[in-house]
Formats: sequence, structure tokens, C-alpha cells
Amino acid sequence: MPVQMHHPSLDEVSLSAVFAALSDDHRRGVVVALAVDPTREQPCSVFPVPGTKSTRSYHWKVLREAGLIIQRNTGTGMMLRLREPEFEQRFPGFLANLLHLEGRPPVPAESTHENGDAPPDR
Amino acid sequence: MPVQMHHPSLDEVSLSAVFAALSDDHRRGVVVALAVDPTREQPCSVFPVPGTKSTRSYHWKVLREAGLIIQRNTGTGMMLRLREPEFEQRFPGFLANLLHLEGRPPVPAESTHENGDAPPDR
DNA sequence: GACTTGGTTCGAAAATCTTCGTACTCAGGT
DNA sequence: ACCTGAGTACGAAGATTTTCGAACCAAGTC
Repeated sequence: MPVQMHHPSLDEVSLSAVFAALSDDHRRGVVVALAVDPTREQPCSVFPVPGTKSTRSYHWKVLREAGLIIQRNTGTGMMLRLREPEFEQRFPGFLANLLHLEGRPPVPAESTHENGDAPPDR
Repeated sequence: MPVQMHHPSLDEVSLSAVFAALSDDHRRGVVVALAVDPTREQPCSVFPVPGTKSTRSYHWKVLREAGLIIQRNTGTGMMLRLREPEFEQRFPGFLANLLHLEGRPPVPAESTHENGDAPPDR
């Protein structure tokens, strides 16, 4: 009955669990989408993971138990966000490399508003 | 009956296959051991992958089909070596990051000491 | 030649991962 | 209070991965 679900401590997650979680295209897509803007929390309904509610819920669980995401229950919906900076501290460079491999440039900085073209400046 | 086995082209291997191959501790151990000294070829008998011959052979196949290793038959034994620099070109930075995560510093450079002092094999 | 050594491949069995339906919970609206 | 929408947990069925044994192959050795 936990209204708040369990997130494992980062040092009890193994690299094997991380690789296994990311070996699925849909799950990896979620992580990449989140990692593009690591501080931004998004409703899980926006992610194109196919299947029924329980199937989708299963995938969030796999990602959660791999230490990759944090799930927050808002009562009216579930929010997902990347588990940063904990994950970076435990597995340094991993997410940056993943983003690079997927050809997705990380968001330049902490502009949390949709600023079409933000001149990176400096 | 191919005495020489098939290695897929690097651009038909998916990131999913790579992650899946590395989600196993033993397989990842092989890749890390090879990546420490990427040009060095080693007999597959040196790797501590448990199981029968066919089980071990299965794991080489998974790594081979993920584009991670090259298998060369010497008639009297099987040699494994990292699939460099092809893999690096296809998935830049991946192996370096893996080595870093496993706390294994890569061999500095051209010191491919094909002998040096004997590794503790016995 | 016969025999051993070190390996692959092909099933089939075992184990694990994935999907789904059902039951349940929580918060909001009526 | 009842209902609805969004989600988790638990089985069980289905799909995939992993392991093993048996058959086979190639190169050395006797």
C-alpha cells in the first residue's frame, strides 16, 4: 500500500541492472528523453511506451530499480524524472555518453522554460 | 561448418544488443579485460566464465554478435580480441566509459608489452 | 591410421523477462 | 456519498535467454 514507492539506494544498484534496463528500446528512449533536460520532471503519460497500464508500470519499475529515474505520485498522475545527480556520482559519465551515442545534445544549461533558441552565450 | 565464424558488420549491431550483451557480469568481465589492452589478443581459455564448453561458446557468440569481440580460430584454440577501432567508431566513448566505471585504467598507449613480465598464469 | 584436445552447433530443459487481466488504491469531481 | 481517471501489485500465460548434453569438426600427437 505504499503511496510512495521504494527507490533503492544508488550503491545497491549494479551496473548489470543498468545495462539490462537500457537494453530495451522503449526504456532507453524514456531515459534519453529525460536526460536531455535532467532537472525537468515529466508526466509518464507523455512517453510512447506501448502496452497496457500494467505493462507501462512494469517498465517504470525496471527503470526505478536500476536507479535511473525517480517516480513521484501527484495523486492525479505519475511524474518521472531522471535520478540526478546521484546517478552521475555513482556512474560518472554514463548518461552523457548515452546521450552522445543517441545523437541527442544535452540541454545547454538550466533554462527550464521553452526558449526556442537560447544563445549559449559566454 | 564455417571454420571461420561470422562477424556482423558494425552498423547492423544495435545499441540494445550491446547493452544486453554487457548486462551479464561474466561477459562484461571479458570485455573489460580485453579493453584494458585493446590490441592484445588472448586465448578464450583465460577468461573465468563458468559453465560447460557450450555455455562458454554461447557467451562468445553473444559478444561477437554485439560487435564487441573478434574470434579467431587458431586450430589449436580460440583467440579473442576487442573489436577495435571499429567499435569505437560506431559507439564513440563507450568502451572508455565502461573501463572508467569498472575502475580499470586503460593501458596508457603504445606499451603493448607482448611479454614484459609474465602475467600470473599457471 | 587412431586418439586426444579445444572448440562449434543443434536441440531440449530450465530460468528469467515481458505482457496482460484483474483487483486494488488514491485523489478529484459531481 | 458515489463515480471516474490514473496508476500499482499480483498472478498466470507467453516469449526470450541461459544452460547443458550430444554430435560433430579441425589440428596435433602417438
